[in-house]
Amino acid sequence: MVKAHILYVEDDETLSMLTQEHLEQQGYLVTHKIDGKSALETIRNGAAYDLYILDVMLPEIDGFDLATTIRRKDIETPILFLSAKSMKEDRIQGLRIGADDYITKPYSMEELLLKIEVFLRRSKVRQSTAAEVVSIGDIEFEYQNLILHQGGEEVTLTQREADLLMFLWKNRNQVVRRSDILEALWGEDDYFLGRSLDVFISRLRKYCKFDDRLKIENIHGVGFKLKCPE
Amino acid sequence: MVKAHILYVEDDETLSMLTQEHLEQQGYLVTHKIDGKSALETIRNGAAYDLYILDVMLPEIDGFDLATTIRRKDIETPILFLSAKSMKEDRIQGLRIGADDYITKPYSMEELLLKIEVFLRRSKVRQSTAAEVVSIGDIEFEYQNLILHQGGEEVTLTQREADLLMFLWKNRNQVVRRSDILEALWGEDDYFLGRSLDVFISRLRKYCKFDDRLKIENIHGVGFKLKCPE
DNA sequence: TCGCTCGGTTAACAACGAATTAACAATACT
DNA sequence: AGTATTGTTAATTCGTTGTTAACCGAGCGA
Repeated sequence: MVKAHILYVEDDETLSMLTQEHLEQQGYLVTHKIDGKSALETIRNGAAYDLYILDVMLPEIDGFDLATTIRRKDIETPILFLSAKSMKEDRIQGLRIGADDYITKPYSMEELLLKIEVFLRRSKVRQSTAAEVVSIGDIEFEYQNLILHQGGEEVTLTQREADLLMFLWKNRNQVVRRSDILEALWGEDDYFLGRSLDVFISRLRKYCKFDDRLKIENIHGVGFKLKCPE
Repeated sequence: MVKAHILYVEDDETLSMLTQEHLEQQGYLVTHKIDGKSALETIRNGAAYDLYILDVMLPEIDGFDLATTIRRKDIETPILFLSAKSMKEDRIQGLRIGADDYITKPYSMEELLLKIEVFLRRSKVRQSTAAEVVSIGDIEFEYQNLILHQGGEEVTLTQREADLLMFLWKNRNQVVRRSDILEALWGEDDYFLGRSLDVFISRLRKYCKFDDRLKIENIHGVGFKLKCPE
């Protein structure tokens, strides 16, 4: 079970690779982006994270701009800033909203892990409540538990299947481009991952057969559309 | 996914040919013009670009004049200037609006490609938002979702059909030249693509039958005009 | 360590569909 | 009338997609 999905934005390649490895060892799912633009892109395309770790010093769009932009859409998810020692505290303070916090570089892994722990525990308390259940036609979909209720029957999905279904559902009755799906769920877009996506679509279609109002349509050369009532 | 369309204005033939090739290899759709006059012409004729790359030193109308003229109609699209090393920064600074930037010659391809990436990604982020719906007579056109609502009926367009319809709509009640359509949507203009265009026009006409105030007129030897109310 | 299971990817091949090309009729210009 | 352009439908082509099965590495228990 994945503990949490972290979006980690850091332009220093060596440092980021190291950190990412470390976090993954701890059981976190880490999506690493080297700049603000690619980070924003994954977010825009519907990827959902439990925590953002943003380096403050980034080329083009810096950590603050990034945070500001994120906050326009998502006021919930905590942000952890990584700032240089010399950074004036007040800029960070000015941006901090609720749970946000920062660590000054250089930091130790322990320090980082500790902050993360604290963060996630805190926001977990805030959310927790009932596992969200969405209705897709006559099918009930528990994303967190990877369960699909089809009348009396219960099907267990894999994480990927659930992610893809959720992504389609969030954009239901709209055209979703292949490349956006791949970017959001796989993090990259190449021929083979594209074929993989087709395989998953094929599987989801089988689940959808339970309610024939549900259809995953293909838009040739463009992407897919989950057609469902409501 | 439609590739990004770049208008590249550069009078040095060797350099421009090289650059164009390179950019096309990267999957961009490049329209190259050797002077300001012809560049302005394609723009006036309704071609829509995602990025302008303008050499500063051009005969007749230079890059700055060109940019100024472009900005009168189009304040959105980013402009990338190519300037000689010796160029005073302040002139460029004075012209830069928002996202614009410049590269000094000589530049490496990597440098150029990087800038382009950054630009395009940025403007992509800026747009996104809700699917825009345009009304063409009694027909509602959701470009992003490739949908045409004709009263209760719903038709799904192909990407090309949608692109063409959008192009005509953006220049509605105006004559659009065949060559400009081809340049803008196909990136090149030859006999066969021209026939292909005719086939698409024919299809769009069928869709337009739903509201008989809509007409796609042919201007013999020149192009088409989408006539619609408003 | 071996072999099993599981999820995801890759392979293979059939089926499909959008865009192009072809063909021919209709129309406009000279 | 004669030629070029356009309208329209049909045939062709070739990349995209659907689907099933094989493959492969990670994790796990014997």
